[in-house]
Amino acid sequence: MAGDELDDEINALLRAADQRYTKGRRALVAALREGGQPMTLPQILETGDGLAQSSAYRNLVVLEEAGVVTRIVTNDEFARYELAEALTEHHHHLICTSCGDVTDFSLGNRAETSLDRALHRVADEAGFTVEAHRLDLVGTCTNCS
Amino acid sequence: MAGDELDDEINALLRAADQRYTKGRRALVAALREGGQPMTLPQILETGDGLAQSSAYRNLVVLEEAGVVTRIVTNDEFARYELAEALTEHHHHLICTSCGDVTDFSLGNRAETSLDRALHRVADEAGFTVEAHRLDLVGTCTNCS
DNA sequence: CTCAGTGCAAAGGATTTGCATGCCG
DNA sequence: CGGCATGCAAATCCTTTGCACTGAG
Repeated sequence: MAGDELDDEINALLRAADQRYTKGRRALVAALREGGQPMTLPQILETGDGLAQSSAYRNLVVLEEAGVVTRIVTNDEFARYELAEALTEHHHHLICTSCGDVTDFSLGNRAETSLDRALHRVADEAGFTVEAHRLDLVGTCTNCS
Repeated sequence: MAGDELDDEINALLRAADQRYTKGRRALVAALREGGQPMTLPQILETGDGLAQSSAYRNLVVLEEAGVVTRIVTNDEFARYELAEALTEHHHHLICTSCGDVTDFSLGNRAETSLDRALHRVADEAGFTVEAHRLDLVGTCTNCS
């Protein structure tokens, strides 16, 4: 998605949640966008976005509620944030147990589709209403092995 | 797995980690076993296992390091614990965004196998060493919908 | 006896919140 | 002007840790 389209889309999401697209929020989005992978709060602050820690946390909550960012919790000490799938593409995560790093990957279309079918079948049986599925690979990344 | 076999297996895992299978640890395992689903620490303590909170946490760390239990973190306030897959069966989680409850489910054998193949293909490409995969469905459970 | 396991109380640390101020609309 | 966003500092709360004690082998 191009930068402008992205901003428009985010603007729309925020408006729908009765929130503004402020400078601080733009800075957060920019950081996440440039990071290219799920980032912890310290990592975000390091980008020199100029926000106070508490403001960053507060804005991330707003952005998350508006559906702009997704919060990812692993066993690592910090939670990680990334742009929501609505703004990027459906993908999954490689979680390194050694360094804690999280990177994205996607399954082929075929595999993804058949997985989806299988999941919905199971969910229906359980009477569970599916909002999303989450698939992670846990292991050791290239740098750490 | 029958109770006795389970205990033997756990004993072996703990010995391998230079740990004993104490009364407190047995109580934790019993609670998790009877719970039948991933439990938070308060839920575990409520079973009246008689352990102090700190001892429960400490023992859960030991049990996790020995490969007896798995710690699951969701967006919920508490982490959850369940018996490790080595002692149960490979399975996945239904995570309710409303009440925070986590329950187990398994994919059919066919779907699981083909997923595994697809995942290893991707991991190989990325030079990632896979230890485990984690697949969760996020949504609303029967009670909450 | 020895030493791991325990309970209690206190510390840690990521995240949240209260409050006064500043800025956008 | 009015009200939301911000920064700072203090509070929260799950989880971990220090310490003295107890019990199993």
